[in-house]
Amino acid sequence: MTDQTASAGKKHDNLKLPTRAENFSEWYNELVHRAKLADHSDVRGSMVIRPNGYAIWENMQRVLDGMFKDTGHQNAYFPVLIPESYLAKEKKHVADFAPQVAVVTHAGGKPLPEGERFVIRPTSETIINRSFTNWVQSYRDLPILINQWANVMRWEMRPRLFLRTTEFLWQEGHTCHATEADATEETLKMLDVYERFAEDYMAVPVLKGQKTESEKFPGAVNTYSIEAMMQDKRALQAGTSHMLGQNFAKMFDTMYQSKEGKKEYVWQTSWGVSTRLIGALIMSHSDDAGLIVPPKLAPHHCVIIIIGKTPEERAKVKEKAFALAADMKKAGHRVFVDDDETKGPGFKYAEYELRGVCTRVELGPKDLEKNQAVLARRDTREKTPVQLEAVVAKLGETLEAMQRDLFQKAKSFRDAHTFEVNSWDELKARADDGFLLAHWDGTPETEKRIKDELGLTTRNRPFTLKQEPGVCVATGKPSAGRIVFAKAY
RNA sequence: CGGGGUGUAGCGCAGUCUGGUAGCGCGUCUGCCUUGGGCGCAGAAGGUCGUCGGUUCGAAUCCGGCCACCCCGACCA
Repeated sequence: MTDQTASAGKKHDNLKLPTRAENFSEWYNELVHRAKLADHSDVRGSMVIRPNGYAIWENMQRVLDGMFKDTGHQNAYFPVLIPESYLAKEKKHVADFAPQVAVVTHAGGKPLPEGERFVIRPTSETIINRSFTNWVQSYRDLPILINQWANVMRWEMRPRLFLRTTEFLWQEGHTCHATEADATEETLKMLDVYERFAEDYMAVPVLKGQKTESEKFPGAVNTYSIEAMMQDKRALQAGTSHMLGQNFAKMFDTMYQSKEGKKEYVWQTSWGVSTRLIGALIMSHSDDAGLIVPPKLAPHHCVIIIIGKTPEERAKVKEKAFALAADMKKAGHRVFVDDDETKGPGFKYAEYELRGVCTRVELGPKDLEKNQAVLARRDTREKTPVQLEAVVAKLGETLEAMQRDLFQKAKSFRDAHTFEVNSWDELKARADDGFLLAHWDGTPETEKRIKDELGLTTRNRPFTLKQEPGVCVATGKPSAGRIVFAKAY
């Protein structure tokens, strides 16, 4: 007879998350579910984003949208269905996206003939260019600086919650310019915006740089990215910005008349970040107790937990708690009081740590006696007694410190796992160790060989990485400078 | 699409080898009790055992087909 009570006696074992060291993906999946961020849906690879997860996205949206407005962009909206024929106009674009688009084959109760079908947008360059063609007449109409908040769909082979889902939410910027220089400037400007957002808000350090030929966006002249390192030392592309040149303009006849009266194709850019950023956030900061979110993006800054044996005690504490919460709100913090009497404090501590609330104030009769509260900080899990009058100020300080420290910790981690490698053997030995700065002869063949044999891909050529000549670690041929290799999501 | 694995209660699983009344833990609900790190006690609800077929007096269990999902690769924000 098998032991049916194997789990008896270790009752709370199944409440604990798997640890990061044990199995990083399992830890990640469990965390996403248990922190109530997202669920799998019935459609393969699609996910349901729950309020706790969506609140993070809303905060991201708010900040990013402000940054886009500050750089002169306006929001607009374009259709979710794109005529198949649009997608087909840009050769590289359709070739690369065809395997992952969902196609509408029936509408109005009838099958659609081939050639009159629609695809569900995997990205909107084509349909937006159709509009741009109508909007642009003269050089006076330029630049056009548009952003769209939307959902897109890509039938990926291997979905992962937030990182790669069949349907995902994102913003896609699309711009038209009179000159190549203007378009390049825009591409790099928006890359800077992404860098700033990642580092200052997400507390995720990123490498800003240029993608290789083979890693470029289909249809782009140049692609740039920001690359982050997760806690398992794998790389995650957190945002991309593309200089599209005149490729789409030529396919859609997006032209303007110059001052000199000549017809010219516009120069374009596109750039985007998605709900993948939520995955990046989770995998950068969270620990074995659950989610950690930097204060600038956290749905909740503080939860006040009421402790007390008797109803009288609790009533007294509760009054103080709500007063404290009101003061915190006045100071601009997102705070709530948990006065649920059906659950014990221990349960609540564990629960809110799991869900990523930045700080916790424990308030009970013993504290009131001493005119204090206990402030617990999520990332370090330190508990500090604070005089009641000082709690609001201390909360503000703690949140600032947390924002700073999370970034520093992530940056130290990344730097500690970034290595210069100078030979094939070294590249191989360090394949799982993080970011590898290596010389590469610049050919797609060598790039592919490294990918096939070692599982390493080029991430980007960081602008900050000094380019000095050397020899390729794979072929011994000359190299213009080092590039970042890593295992990637 | 290649390689591996799993489908039994909301979740996690045992039972399958050796066929014989559907089980355990968590969660949920009710009542009492409890509150400084995932409380306690008592009771209750909840299942066409992924699906279709075969063998058998009898199938979660044996045989065959199908389907779905997960993990590891190739693709990708």
